[in-house]
Amino acid sequence: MSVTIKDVAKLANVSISTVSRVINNSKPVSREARQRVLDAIEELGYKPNQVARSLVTRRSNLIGVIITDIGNSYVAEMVRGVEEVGRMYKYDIVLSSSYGNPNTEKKFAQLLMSKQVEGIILVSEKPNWDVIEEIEGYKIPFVYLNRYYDSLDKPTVSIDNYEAAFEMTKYLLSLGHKNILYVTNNEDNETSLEKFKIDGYIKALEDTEGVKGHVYSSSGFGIEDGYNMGEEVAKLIKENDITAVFCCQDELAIGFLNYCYDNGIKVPHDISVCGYGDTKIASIYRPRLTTVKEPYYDIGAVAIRRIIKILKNEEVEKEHIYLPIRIMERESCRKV
Amino acid sequence: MSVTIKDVAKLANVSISTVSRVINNSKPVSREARQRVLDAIEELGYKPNQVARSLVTRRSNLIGVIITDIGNSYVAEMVRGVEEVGRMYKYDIVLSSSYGNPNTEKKFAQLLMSKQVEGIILVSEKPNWDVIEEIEGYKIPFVYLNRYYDSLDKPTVSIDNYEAAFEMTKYLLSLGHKNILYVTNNEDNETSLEKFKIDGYIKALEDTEGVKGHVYSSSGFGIEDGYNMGEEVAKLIKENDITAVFCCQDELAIGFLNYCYDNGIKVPHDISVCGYGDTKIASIYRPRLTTVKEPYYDIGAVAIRRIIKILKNEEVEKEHIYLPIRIMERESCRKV
DNA sequence: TTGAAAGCGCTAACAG
DNA sequence: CTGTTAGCGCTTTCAA
Repeated sequence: MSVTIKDVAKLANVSISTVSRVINNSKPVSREARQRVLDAIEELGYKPNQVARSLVTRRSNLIGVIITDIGNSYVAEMVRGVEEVGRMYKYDIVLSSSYGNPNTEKKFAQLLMSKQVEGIILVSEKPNWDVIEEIEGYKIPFVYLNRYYDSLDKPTVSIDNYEAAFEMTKYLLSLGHKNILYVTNNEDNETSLEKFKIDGYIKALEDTEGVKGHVYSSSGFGIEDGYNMGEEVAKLIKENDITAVFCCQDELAIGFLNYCYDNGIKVPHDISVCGYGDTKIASIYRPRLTTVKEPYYDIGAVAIRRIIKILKNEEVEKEHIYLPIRIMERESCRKV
Repeated sequence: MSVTIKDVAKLANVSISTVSRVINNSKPVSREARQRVLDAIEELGYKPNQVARSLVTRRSNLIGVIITDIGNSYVAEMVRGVEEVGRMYKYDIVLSSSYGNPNTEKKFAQLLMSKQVEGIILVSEKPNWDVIEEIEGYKIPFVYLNRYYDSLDKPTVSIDNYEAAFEMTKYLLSLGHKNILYVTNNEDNETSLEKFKIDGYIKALEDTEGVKGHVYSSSGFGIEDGYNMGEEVAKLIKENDITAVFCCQDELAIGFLNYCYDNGIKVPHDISVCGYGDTKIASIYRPRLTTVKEPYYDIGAVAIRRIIKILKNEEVEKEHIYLPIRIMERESCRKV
């Protein structure tokens, strides 16, 4: 069996309370007693049992993170941010992948709760108020992250999507494009962030003379969807003299780039393409994808920072934290 | 405060033992008592405190996973496998990213131990016997995963690298290539898996008449390294009539593909390129990368399965488990 | 400055 | 079939 506080106490010839005091630095202990305890700890290789400690302090030093799928690079990036700053404050991360299933999300929330996690971060891809309500009922700090849908009044951290789409459109305009196609996703859900992005896109167009906008709805946000829409989009491009395609997510853009490659359409020579997100592949693929950087790492980092602040009773900023974006100018878009 | 077993007992008018029995199904309980308990649990929304439970059962249902960086897609894929099968057996995963630092690895191992994890999976990119020894000292089930270096006699799961390189070379040969360049990494470390891969490559060449082998050492395994070696490799290709480049990792291949793109070298028209790993990007990039599939998901899955088997005292197979590979024939290699 | 003792929430003998 | 009780390893009053 492993060595406990009792063993240390015995060896150091003090009571277990004294041992506890030195390992927690919670109360004054005489120099010599402390030294004896320290020596005993060293000698026995004693490591406090965090489980026992958690039981009495009611602090598990665990933060639960429910994600859709660590295989998505943006999710991996968020988790990186979460883990790295969690670590700085001595919090460990318990990962649960829901693969988008709302029931699974809920089950995990309960599971995490029974593990006494001190806070929960939910990275979701569909709005699922049922789960959110469940978690809010726990009365522990909670941050909701969703790249596609509005978090409404829930604590979250994101970018200003209106501004992002606005800026990207402006950039395209600055390149000389006059006919820009925006590719959105035709989800009928009212809370889709596409609403804001389309507004930003339109606003940018309105600000400029002699340009025209076109909106196309793909049937999803993934690489597959981007590929599958290729034929129709290519047709649209021809019919309307479109010179730039602004995809609402990098994945869509990459899929479309693949379609172009497979069909002999040269990017950016024949058509400029840009994305949204700056997922890892955007800067690896050739041509490198021009896109707007949504700082996923920072989003994760700020999310957990907020949770920790609440746990430490520090002042927290407003519920919705906006992070700055950046236009990543690369080779998939050219001047016309 | 949250509801405890006592509250349930009181409401159901039974002792806490009875409640414990019904939630654990550990001993017979009369139908009516069970029902009363169930009702009480339902009414109070009782969830057993896993921390308390862990303290007495000494089972945390936690498995610690130390990784280098979840941002590497092959790592993410392994973690997926680990998490998904862990979940099937009701184990949660505690993630720790070392970013390759051996001291961090060791610190995390200790941390995980104090959290009473029941097993540890270490995904490493350098051989670090110090950490391995530390973990082995814990006497809990342990699996060591390393994509680049030999695990020697440590419990691990991998592919047969000799065979994989052999098969890929055979495939290239079958395409008609007679001058194949193998790109390895010049680590001087004796335990590099490159040793086996180069052997497999050479063996395949030896089996065939009139073909020639060339080996080039890059300065790393990453995309950057693949890019940076581009110029030298391009020169080698010219000088030796090389028609195919076999890179020891996908990342290297992708980097080289990028170099080719940026320098007007057409793949596979001018040169065939293949990789090793089948990381996510291999099938997304254009041209899609011909490569050997190292089943990362399965590796993770089998690794944790082994740990769980040990935990359940089930029979476990030998220490080193080999998983089958597959040649992924795609467009980056052509017939000559 | 120190030790004794209570108790965190739960499981597992043990006795009935 | 059920209740009582003794811990699991630790923190934290409370007295001394």
